[in-house]
Amino acid sequence: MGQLNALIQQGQITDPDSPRGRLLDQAAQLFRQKGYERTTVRDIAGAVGIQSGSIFHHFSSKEDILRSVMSEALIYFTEILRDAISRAEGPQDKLLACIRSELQFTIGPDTTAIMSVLISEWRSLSSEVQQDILQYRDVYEQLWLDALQDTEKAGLLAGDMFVTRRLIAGAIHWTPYWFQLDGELSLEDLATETLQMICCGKDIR
Amino acid sequence: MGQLNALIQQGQITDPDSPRGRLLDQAAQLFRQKGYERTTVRDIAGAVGIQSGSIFHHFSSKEDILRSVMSEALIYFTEILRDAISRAEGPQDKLLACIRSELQFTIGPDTTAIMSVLISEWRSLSSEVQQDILQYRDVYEQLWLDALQDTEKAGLLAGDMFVTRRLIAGAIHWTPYWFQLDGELSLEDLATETLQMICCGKDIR
Amino acid sequence: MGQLNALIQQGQITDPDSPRGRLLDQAAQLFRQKGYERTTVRDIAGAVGIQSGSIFHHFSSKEDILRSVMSEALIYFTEILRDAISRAEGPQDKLLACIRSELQFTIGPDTTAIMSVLISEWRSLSSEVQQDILQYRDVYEQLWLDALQDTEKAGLLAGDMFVTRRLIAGAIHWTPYWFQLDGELSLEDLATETLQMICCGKDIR
Amino acid sequence: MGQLNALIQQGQITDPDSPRGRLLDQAAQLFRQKGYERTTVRDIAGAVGIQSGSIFHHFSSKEDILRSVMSEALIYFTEILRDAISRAEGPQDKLLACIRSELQFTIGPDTTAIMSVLISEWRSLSSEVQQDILQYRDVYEQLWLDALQDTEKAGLLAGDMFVTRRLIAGAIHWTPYWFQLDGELSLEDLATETLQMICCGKDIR
DNA sequence: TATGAATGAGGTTTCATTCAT
DNA sequence: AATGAATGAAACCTCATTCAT
Repeated sequence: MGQLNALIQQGQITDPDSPRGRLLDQAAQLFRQKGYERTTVRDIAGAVGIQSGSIFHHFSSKEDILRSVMSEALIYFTEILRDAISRAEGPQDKLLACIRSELQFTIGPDTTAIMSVLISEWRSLSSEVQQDILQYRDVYEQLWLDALQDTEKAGLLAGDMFVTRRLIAGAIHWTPYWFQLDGELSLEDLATETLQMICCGKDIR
Repeated sequence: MGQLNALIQQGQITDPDSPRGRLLDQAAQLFRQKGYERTTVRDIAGAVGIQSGSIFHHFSSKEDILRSVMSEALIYFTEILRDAISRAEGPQDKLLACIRSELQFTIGPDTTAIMSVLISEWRSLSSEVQQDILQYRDVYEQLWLDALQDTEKAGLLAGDMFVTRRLIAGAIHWTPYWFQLDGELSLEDLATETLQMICCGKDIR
Repeated sequence: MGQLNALIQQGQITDPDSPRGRLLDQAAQLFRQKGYERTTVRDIAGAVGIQSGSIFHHFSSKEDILRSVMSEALIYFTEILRDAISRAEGPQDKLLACIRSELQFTIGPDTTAIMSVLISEWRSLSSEVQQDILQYRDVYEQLWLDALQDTEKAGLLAGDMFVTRRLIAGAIHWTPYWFQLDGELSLEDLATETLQMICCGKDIR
Repeated sequence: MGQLNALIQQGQITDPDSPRGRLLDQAAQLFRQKGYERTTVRDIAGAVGIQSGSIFHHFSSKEDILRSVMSEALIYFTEILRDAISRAEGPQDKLLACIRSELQFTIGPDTTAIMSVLISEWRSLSSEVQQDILQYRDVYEQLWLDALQDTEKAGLLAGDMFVTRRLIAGAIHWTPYWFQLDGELSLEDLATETLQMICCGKDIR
């Protein structure tokens, strides 16, 4: 993707072909599959074919790996989301773009569902690191909030937008526990169904 | 509650005043606060004032504690939910009872939010134990599904009820991450808002 | 057997029908099957249908059980051996009686092969208890030595009788590792073969 | 010895000067002195001057240490025995070489610890590991059986050679419990005495 | 950068033994 | 005599991290 390369060149995201990038990649996969606590640094090292001691040339601690996975994921997701919103037209379509994008981050194949690591392993971070990551999360959430408020202003949505965002977030974050990418329901169907649930079927498109 | 005593006398739930019951209680609290992996058996033993070795007179392993917390919680929640549904009248009120009850299990003060352990620590169970627990979960979920299908038959709800249940479940399970019991929004407000979101404001009450 | 009853009445051996006797019996079986270290007091208690704590009303420690199994076995074996020797006629037959008896103690069904516990678990005893048991062993060994020396005097055997006894002892003590009671070779065959090996086929019978 | 170096270079035996080799050495000593069950991994680690956790870089479990001690001993003993047999001439001398070698393994100064571990701690192995070790034992035993059968064909020995081997094995394995290397009887005397016992004094040399 | 042996604290679990009932 | 909950020391093992090479 174009965004990815731009972010890499800005130094905001690690090049996935570098040793550090490969470590982040494999770590994210393992964290998603087995959970952070049950993933050992040996597992991660083994997955990229190095010795466990060598990891500490790239990261200062195991938590640093998780922190990097999360912050880079958020930076990347934010960029993708911003782009998707900008390419949609009208408030409801922009909101659908938000839903669709977050579903892709969560259960889609492209980003290897790293969003679920962000959700599940939050508690594994020390509170200092949580504060650190929250900065990135705020930027991401603001994009959502803008989209929701624009839709509300257009009269297509009612209620407290903070609460609404959180109800949607919960609904989406829960999908890994039941949604099958190769099942009858497509990701796009699910996005539409989610939008309709919150917009109560109102549609000016 | 009356239901609790009945379940204790039937031997389906451990008496909270017995040594085993106190262990389950404290374990549930700790699992919720720190997570299963980061809770040591020493922590649990210390919380009830015994030595770590003594735990193994009551449970065969640490996982056995988690299994017991989960299965007893599900048995108890199922009974509470069944009672709440039976006391409500009309499909929409029964559905509201479901939402309200699950919110109470999840963020309410009475059950010390044990539902969140059920949600968060699922991956910490071996697959054999997961199968074991799923039996109890199925009973619980059937109550929800009945309530949803009755509401659908009454024309107050549309879409795939399986998907709807999961979207609601996600929304509710996510509440511990943002909802404050002592905030402006009350639990009852939240229950109503959730019901309205899925019922799109239709109301025959 | 008559000897057993006499020994019980003399208080030298525990009545096998008493609780203590049943414990010794089961302990001996378990020590033989699993070894002393891998047998827990719970195992022993469970085998006689009591709780592990109750064992300590009959024995002061786990080692005390092993000590009792060994000393009572030696007392009993000594009596059986003495009787078998006295009933045989001629030095070679008396020696054969020794071999046959020790084989029975070691791999025979009647005494549940407790001799092998005496051999295998010797190291599990503290040196004080070893000294204690050695008194009984000396009596037993003297019977063997007398039989060997009588055979030597009769010109049917040559060499150092101490060494000879030890070679035979080793050969017999090793039998549990290979001899099958229900195999082609009978215990009596094995006794004869052992006798012939040491007596070099000389036979005045 | 030349054989040892060759085996080390072939990777069949661990270099005794490597960390792993030192661990095996000390473990064998401790297993003989205290028994496998009563030897802790801390004991072994302490004996080579490392921390107990460090052991698990070299062995996957305590049982793995015992397994390695046994299999490497068998490989080494087999090579020594094969060499001793090849250097003897005539069936009786080859048999004597077998007896002498096994006595050296058992009570000789160099390897005494290891052989007795092989004998005493067999029961401490899980059955899977026993199967594993039996492969090596079979090779070793075949050398003995060949020597015995050649002696039998030469008319110097009679009886069932399987039984004979086992009677000898028992006699030899028992020697640590009584034989004193610095006593009146030399190892060579004992070997000769053992050979005469089984060959009944027949001698064509 | 990479290695891999070593660390050392801490994890779960076992088990002989005690003791109030 | 028997119970069974509790003890507490010690067992095996794990694992993030360090560091000389």
